[in-house]
Amino acid sequence: MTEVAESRRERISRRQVDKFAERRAQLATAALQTLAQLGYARTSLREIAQNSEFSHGVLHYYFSDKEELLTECVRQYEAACVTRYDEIVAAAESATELRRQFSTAMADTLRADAPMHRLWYDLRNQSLFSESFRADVLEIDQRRQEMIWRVVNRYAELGGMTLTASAGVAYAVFDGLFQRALLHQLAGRENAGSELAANVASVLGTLVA
Amino acid sequence: MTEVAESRRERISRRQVDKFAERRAQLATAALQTLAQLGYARTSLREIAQNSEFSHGVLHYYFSDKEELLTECVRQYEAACVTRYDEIVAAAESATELRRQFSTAMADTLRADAPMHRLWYDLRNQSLFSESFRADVLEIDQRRQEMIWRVVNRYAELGGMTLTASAGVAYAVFDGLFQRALLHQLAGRENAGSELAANVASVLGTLVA
DNA sequence: AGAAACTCTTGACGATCGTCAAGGCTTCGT
DNA sequence: ACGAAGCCTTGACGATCGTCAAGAGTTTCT
Repeated sequence: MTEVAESRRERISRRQVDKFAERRAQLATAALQTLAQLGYARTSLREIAQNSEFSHGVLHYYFSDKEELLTECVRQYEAACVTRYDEIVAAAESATELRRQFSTAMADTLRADAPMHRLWYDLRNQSLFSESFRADVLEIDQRRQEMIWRVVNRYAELGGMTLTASAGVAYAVFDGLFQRALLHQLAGRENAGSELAANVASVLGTLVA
Repeated sequence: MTEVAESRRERISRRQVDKFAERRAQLATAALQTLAQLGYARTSLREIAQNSEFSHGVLHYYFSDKEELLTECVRQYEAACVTRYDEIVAAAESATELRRQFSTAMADTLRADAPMHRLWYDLRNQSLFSESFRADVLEIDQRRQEMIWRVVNRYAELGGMTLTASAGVAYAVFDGLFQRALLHQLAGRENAGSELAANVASVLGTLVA
């Protein structure tokens, strides 16, 4: 076999790998929608397949088992959630503007992406019982923390203030506020979003001096 | 039937009711242990019965279905968790003492009761997907919030300071800190407890002025 | 003591789960 | 054009789930 033939075969192989990865991502997307709707405990492979355009058998063609599919879901979720506030950080020109933008963005996310966020909390909680996702969960949590830290840092910078809390504390605090608001939102309280915005703006002020 | 006979029958009936409730509580305790060990998604009725001294069929004698058993578990959990810091509040004689006691008590709870706490977060998360526990979960969350509020209030009182946050914000903030520490603790980080104590003490200071 | 009520076990049921093998159908390389 | 490889469906398997009925064992009442 010549080098030309080999490189062509590699190209083909790579194309197949890409198609393979593409379909994996497509199925993981369908799985994420099902998970966000039903939760980890009630999501079956057949239900996932029914929310896609394929039959349930195909899942075992692209994933060795259910755990591998769910791991792929977790990793796919990561990519879409850890840069949510970066544009706000880049665009804000004053501390008060950043505070307003950040708090309203969190409230908007609460209203728009509640199902996906309850899934995240569900998967993170699963990692408290099983080691399978734990590494991925910890990495996502770390990147979410860094995302929050960029906001808080920029806020202090714009206002000429110094930080009074660590990155871990800042993340945990906002995460707690969001999670509480999510429970109230899904319980039907219509002011959960606006309350969250007010609380986030208030707490952000206590993290700097 | 005479009044005497009736009152006796009532006494008997009440005794039976008590025995019935007693066994229900006993089975709910066994269920709580299993849930804390396996998590909501992986806990079956047969597994619960195996962690008790009875067979799996008895569960349907004391509970109409699985949901009623789990609801009983949630309510039983409540009674044991919403007065955890009240003695500390009653005993503390200065703000700094209360702060130290409260933060170390949270760290101790983290180390001693991690499995039960991950179960609480699991059940609370289930209520984001299903309405079945939601009312009970909201009530427990409310009572936990009041418990935290008593601590924060007493802290401000002892230090002659004014509060800068609402009860909801205070609860959400400490809950976020605890949840993050729980993840790190179960992931094997040995300093999760001491970090939590330091963070709680630090954040408590930012809630007053 | 015997009847009645309560308590618990056993074993089975239909449903649903994850998994996998067999086989069409499509796409591709030569 | 034809064989090969990749892709997907179908249908079945063993296991496990919640549920329930039948009945044995125990306690209680008269």
